[in-house]
Amino acid sequence: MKQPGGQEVTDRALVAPLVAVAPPRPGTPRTRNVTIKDIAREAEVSIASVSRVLNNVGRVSDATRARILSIAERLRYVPHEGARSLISNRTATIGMVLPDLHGEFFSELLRGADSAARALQMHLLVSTSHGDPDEAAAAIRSMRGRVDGLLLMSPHIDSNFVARHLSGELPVVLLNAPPGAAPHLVSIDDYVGAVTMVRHLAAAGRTRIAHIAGPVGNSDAAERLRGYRDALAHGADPALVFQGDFSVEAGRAAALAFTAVSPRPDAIFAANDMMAAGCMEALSELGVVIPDEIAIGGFDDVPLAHFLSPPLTTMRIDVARFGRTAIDRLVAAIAGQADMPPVEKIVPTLVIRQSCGHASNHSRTTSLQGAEHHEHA
Amino acid sequence: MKQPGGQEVTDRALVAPLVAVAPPRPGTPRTRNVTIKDIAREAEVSIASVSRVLNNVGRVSDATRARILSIAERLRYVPHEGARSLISNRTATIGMVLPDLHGEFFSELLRGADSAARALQMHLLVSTSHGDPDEAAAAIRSMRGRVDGLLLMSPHIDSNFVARHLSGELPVVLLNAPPGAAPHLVSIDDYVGAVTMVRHLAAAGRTRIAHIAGPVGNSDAAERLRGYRDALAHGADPALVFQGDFSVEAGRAAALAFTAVSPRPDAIFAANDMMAAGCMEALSELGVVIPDEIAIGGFDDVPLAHFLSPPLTTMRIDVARFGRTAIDRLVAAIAGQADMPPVEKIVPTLVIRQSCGHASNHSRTTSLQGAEHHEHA
DNA sequence: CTGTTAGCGCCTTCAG
DNA sequence: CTGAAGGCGCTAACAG
Repeated sequence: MKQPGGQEVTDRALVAPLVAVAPPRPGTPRTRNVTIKDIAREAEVSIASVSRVLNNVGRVSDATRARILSIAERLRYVPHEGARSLISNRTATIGMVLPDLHGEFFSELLRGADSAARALQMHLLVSTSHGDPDEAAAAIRSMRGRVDGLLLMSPHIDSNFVARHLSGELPVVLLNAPPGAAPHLVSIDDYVGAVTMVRHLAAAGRTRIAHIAGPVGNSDAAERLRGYRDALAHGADPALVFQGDFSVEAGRAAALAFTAVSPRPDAIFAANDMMAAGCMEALSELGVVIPDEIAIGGFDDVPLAHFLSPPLTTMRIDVARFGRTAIDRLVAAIAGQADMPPVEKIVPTLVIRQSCGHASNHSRTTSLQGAEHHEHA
Repeated sequence: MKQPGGQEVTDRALVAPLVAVAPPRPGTPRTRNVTIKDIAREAEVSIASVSRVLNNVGRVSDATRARILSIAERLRYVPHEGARSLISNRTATIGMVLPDLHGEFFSELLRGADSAARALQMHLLVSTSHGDPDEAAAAIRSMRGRVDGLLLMSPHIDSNFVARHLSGELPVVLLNAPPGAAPHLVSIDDYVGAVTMVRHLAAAGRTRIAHIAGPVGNSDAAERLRGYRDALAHGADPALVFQGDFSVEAGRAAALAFTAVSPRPDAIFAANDMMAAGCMEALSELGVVIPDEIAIGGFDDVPLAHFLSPPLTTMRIDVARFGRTAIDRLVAAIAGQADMPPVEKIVPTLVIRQSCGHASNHSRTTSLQGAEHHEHA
């Protein structure tokens, strides 16, 4: 399936990257849609009256109003949003640029965003950057003029990036970006989540708590690491921090590394569940009993966590709420609302399962905020 | 965060549901954007020349072309897509209406669609119908005029729905819809997948193969059930089909039901992995040994499948390819290409793990098409 | 090679 | 209460 103009697109993108102009696409134009003109003719009124009725502005007699509405319905009239946005300068669309779409996290994020957008009668234009700043910039550029605001999540976003590519023209909400990167931020409270988990492990009597860190440069990973360090009463032992990358394999590698240090850690806090899963799998193969010898804590509460053996204690993130909150805030920003704190945080919740070997099933000191969540296997 | 005009939206939606008119949203209009007029004035040429340069059509002297490009860049010109679509009758946008966004499946589908769309310089407008035909209709309506074509997946789509809400104006590709519902269909080959799995179980020596079916009315579930029935040499025993709903709980319930029938089944083919997971969990609690006493087969190959104990043998769907194929086909349809078979099928692949207890690790009779996939635990 | 002109569909004064 | 007319930003003839 060859695309018309495909080659040309690429060329122009290389030649004039700052001017985001889509190529002319030959293609067959669709059958003409019904316009207010058609309705006006049918109803024997002027297009002005039709416009007034359809927008519920100005005074129109009930008789003509009813006639116009019924004709619009019969003709299945749909306003041309392009023409409308030409005059109103708004598109009723929100752009979402994500680093990727792989995995449960993004689908939940989209789900929350979609529900909020739908409630506001807004549309969602979705795109991915694959973690590449240039791609993110390209996506942002290609969305300018077709969205009223932008929801942006990208690992490489800082105030410099914002200044270069988002020169204040468009309201933007940044997701999980470093503080100060933009006037509107919504973030997962990774720091509090990590502290909560470490305190939970400590409360279970663990004293040598190790950490499998996420990838360098990832701000979530950095915050979780910071929380881990701060929560440790006696400071962190460098030998107990393994540099991972959020992958199952990294978790396996960490298991090997930690079982080699002496004295062994008696607990491992993995920066995400996938690493926790890999770690547990490898530990089991090594004959290490969980949680008796080593307790495991994860982060994210992916569906998998419940099914590991033993089921994984982890921090749950209400990702859908994350998405909803971001959209609500963005729409408020678009509306010009100014009285908002610069950053909104979504606090994770501790989900206690069996991988941490708590004797009691409740400990009131582990959670900083939010309720704990207990689950029956 | 109160939304301006929010209440009004609801009212109008109730009053005139068939006329999809977005409400006037007061809000602060953004700072006026730079137009080709601005560029024309600055470059001391006519707007026509600017348009020609920006669209790479017609002849323009290299000197003025360079001048115009540089000015456009300096002014950070972005074309107004609304105005453009007003005249060209195209939006460079594809609408995607999905039943939901929950779970790995949809995120992969979006990922594939996004990658194909991005390659074609098209945007993706995403919306959900929550499985409700009315919501799907509303989403379709609200997208008319802002998309060039529609990707539509909804459990309740048949030719009747298509006739009512998609009266041929807009190119549409239906995902996993019943045959004949529309001129363009892309589907998972659930039937072949189910047959493959059942034959695999039979090849492992199982003779009483049960099935946990998906929800009634779901076409994937129906096709998997049909494949199950057709693949059984001696016909299906009604006592060995449990009516599930794709949930973990349904799988648990099925386990209870099947352990009660006599003689017990020696294999269970679940219509999806989540039911297989629930089933295995419940069976383990009942002391049933998998796969020795009962073999389990799933469908979908969710990430979880690998981590169940024992790891689940299942049918893998290349969901991203599904999404890509759908986009490619839709774009071809938009371009007016006609020489296509009405339906394209994505064939699932058998992923052999430990839940089916194959003695040999390879059996060449189980797969109808496509390669088998073996995995080391 | 370049400029002028007429709309695309819609909203919004301004007159009746 | 209603209609006529101008223009939003852009493209596509058609003249020069």
